[in-house]
Amino acid sequence: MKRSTIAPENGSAEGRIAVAFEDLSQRSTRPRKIIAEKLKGIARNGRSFTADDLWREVRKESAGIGRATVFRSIEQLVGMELIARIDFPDGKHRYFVCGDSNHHHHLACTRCHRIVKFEYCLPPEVISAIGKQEHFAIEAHSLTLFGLCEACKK
Amino acid sequence: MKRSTIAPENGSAEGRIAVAFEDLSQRSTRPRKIIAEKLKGIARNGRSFTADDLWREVRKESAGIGRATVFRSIEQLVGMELIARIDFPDGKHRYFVCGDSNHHHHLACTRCHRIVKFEYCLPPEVISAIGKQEHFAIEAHSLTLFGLCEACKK
DNA sequence: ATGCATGCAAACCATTTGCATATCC
DNA sequence: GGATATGCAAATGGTTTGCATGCAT
Repeated sequence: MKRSTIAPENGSAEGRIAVAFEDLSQRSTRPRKIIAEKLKGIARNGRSFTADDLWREVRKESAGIGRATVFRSIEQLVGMELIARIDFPDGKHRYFVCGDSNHHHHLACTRCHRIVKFEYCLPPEVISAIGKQEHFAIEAHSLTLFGLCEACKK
Repeated sequence: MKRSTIAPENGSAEGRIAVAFEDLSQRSTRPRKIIAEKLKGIARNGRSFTADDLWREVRKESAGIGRATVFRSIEQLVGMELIARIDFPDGKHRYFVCGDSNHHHHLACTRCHRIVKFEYCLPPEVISAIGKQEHFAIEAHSLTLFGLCEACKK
């Protein structure tokens, strides 16, 4: 397990992406570098994206990169919680680059798919109380608010 | 828009399914009756199901019923909030018959897919505060807890 | 040299759609 | 009879897989 020698830019999305890619694998390949680069760009402007969006972006840089590679990278980064998968009420889903690793949830615009984070979470006592009541060992939870962003409210 | 003349069994899932089907359409067809019947059974034992599960169940009763019909019914019932769609962390999703129409959320076992409801919800002030802070008009939210149910904890 | 990562294309799976037909009211 | 719902099969969209090859270490 390698560790970055370059100091991560104190929790910024860009720093975390770089570190994530270094940590997730022993090989720094061209496709991964391009994917990381594109994700940094996406993170910078805060948009959410589909796997296909990212594939198209990456293809602009290097036409030969396969869809599978993009899917495999997304899967790994979601596993590392660097990217969040947001399930929309219409059954579709999109991805979002989370800038930092603090626990948080998301607010999503159902029209333009803009996503923003928020720090609020259920009180831990509440979560454990619900688990206890139903005899579940709770290990994760998801909380997402949906609505219209400022621009989409018109 | 028709209304049931039979009193719904005070909010029970079975009563609601009957009423729902009457309300959602002007025609009481054989496929719909069978689907409603199967959903009542599913509701009774509280299991969650996939569209394909339901299709197979329905087929046992009448082999000629098409997949599309089942999908169309599920879609309508989800729209009426009689059935909830639960998105699991692994990207799969399943459906669950909600017995009553009170606002609620779900607790889902990631192993056996058992789903139970719970009444807790975020305080409305919290929701509106988050919306205000990000200038979103919030119109919906989803909250699901995941874990292992009593049986699956072993 | 070794083996992980990649590209490609085919396979897959769940869902949707178009349309002719069957059916309810 | 007339509109609506259905069944079928084909089309779709998104994602995964198998495998030969490439390339980083």
